[in-house]
Amino acid sequence: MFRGASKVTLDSKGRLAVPSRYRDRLATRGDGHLVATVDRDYCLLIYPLPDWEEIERKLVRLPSLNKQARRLQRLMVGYATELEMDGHGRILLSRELREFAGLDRQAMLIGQGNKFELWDEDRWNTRRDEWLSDEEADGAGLPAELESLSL
Amino acid sequence: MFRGASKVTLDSKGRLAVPSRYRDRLATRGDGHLVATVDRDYCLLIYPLPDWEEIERKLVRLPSLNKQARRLQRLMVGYATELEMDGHGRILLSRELREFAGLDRQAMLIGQGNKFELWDEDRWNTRRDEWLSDEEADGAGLPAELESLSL
DNA sequence: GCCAAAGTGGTAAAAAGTGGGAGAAAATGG
DNA sequence: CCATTTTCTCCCACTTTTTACCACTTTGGC
Repeated sequence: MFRGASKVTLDSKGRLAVPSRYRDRLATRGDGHLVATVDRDYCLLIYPLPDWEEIERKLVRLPSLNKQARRLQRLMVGYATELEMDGHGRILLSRELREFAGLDRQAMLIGQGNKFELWDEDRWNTRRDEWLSDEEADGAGLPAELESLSL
Repeated sequence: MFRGASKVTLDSKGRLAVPSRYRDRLATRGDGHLVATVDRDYCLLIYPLPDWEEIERKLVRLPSLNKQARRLQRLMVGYATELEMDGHGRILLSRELREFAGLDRQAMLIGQGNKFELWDEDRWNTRRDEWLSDEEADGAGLPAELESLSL
C-alpha cells in the first residue's frame, strides 16, 4: 500500500525523483515500469505497470457505444503513458501530462493505496482547503457506506 | 495496446510523423500499412490494416436494410483510406480526411487500444474539458459495468 | 563532523521531427 | 489526343528534441 504525501520537484526537463521509500516496491512490482494517466480533478494517477494493465483490461471491455464508457476510455487509456525510472529513481513526465495537470515545478505526490496521485502543489493546497471547509462534508446526505464508517 | 496522448503537427502537405514509440509495433502489425476513417465525434480513427480489415468484414455483413447499419457503413467504409508510412515514419492524410476532422496543424494523437484517434488539438481540449466537467459523469445513472469499477 | 545516500542540474551524442525540392504522375483544357 | 499545369511522391538536408550518462550539491543518519 502506498501512503503519505511528499513534496516533490520537477526539473526543467519534467523529471521527478520518486521518494526513495517507494523505490524498492516499485522496482519489484513491475520492474520500475509505471503508467501515468489523468484524473477528472486535473491531477495525474501513477500506477505500477501490472496494476494499470489490470485496470486497462477492464476499461477496454466496456461497451463502445456507451457514452460514459467511451469518455472514460478516451481519457484514461488515451492519456496513459508508460514511464520508466532512470538510474537515479527519476521518472520523466511527458509534456502532455504536465500540461494537463498544470505541473511546472512544485508538486505533491500522494500515496493512494495501489496508486499515487500527483498534483501541482498550489492546486493541491487549494483543493484540500476546499474539502476541509466544505459544509456538505459534515455528514448531511452521506451514502450508507459512509454513514456506518468508523474512523 | 496503443495508449497515450501525443501532440503532433501536420505539415503543409498534410503529413503527420507517427511518434516513434509506436513505429515498431506498426511496422510489425501490417507492415506499416494503416487505414484511417472517420468517427461520429469528428475525429479520425487510425487502425493497423489487419485490424481494420476485421472490422470492415463485420461492417459489410450488417443488414443492408437497417438504416443505422447503412449509415455506419457509408461513413466508416466510405471514408476508409489506406495509408503507408514513408521512410521517416510519416503518414500522408488525404484532404478529405483532414477537412472532415478540421485538422490543419496542431493535432492530438490518442492511443485507444487497437486503434488511434486523431483530433484537431483545440477540438480535443474543448471536448475533453466538457467530459471532465459534466456532472452526469459523477455517478448518476451509470451502467452496471461502470458502477463496480475500481480505479 | 563525516560518510553515504538521495537529489539536482548539466552535457553531448543520438534520434526524431520538420521542411523543402526535383522528378514523376495525374488532371485539365484546348 | 496532345500539351500544359498542377498535384503527388520520394528523397535529402537541416533543426530540434530526447535520452543516457556524469558530476556536483544537499540532506540525513551515525
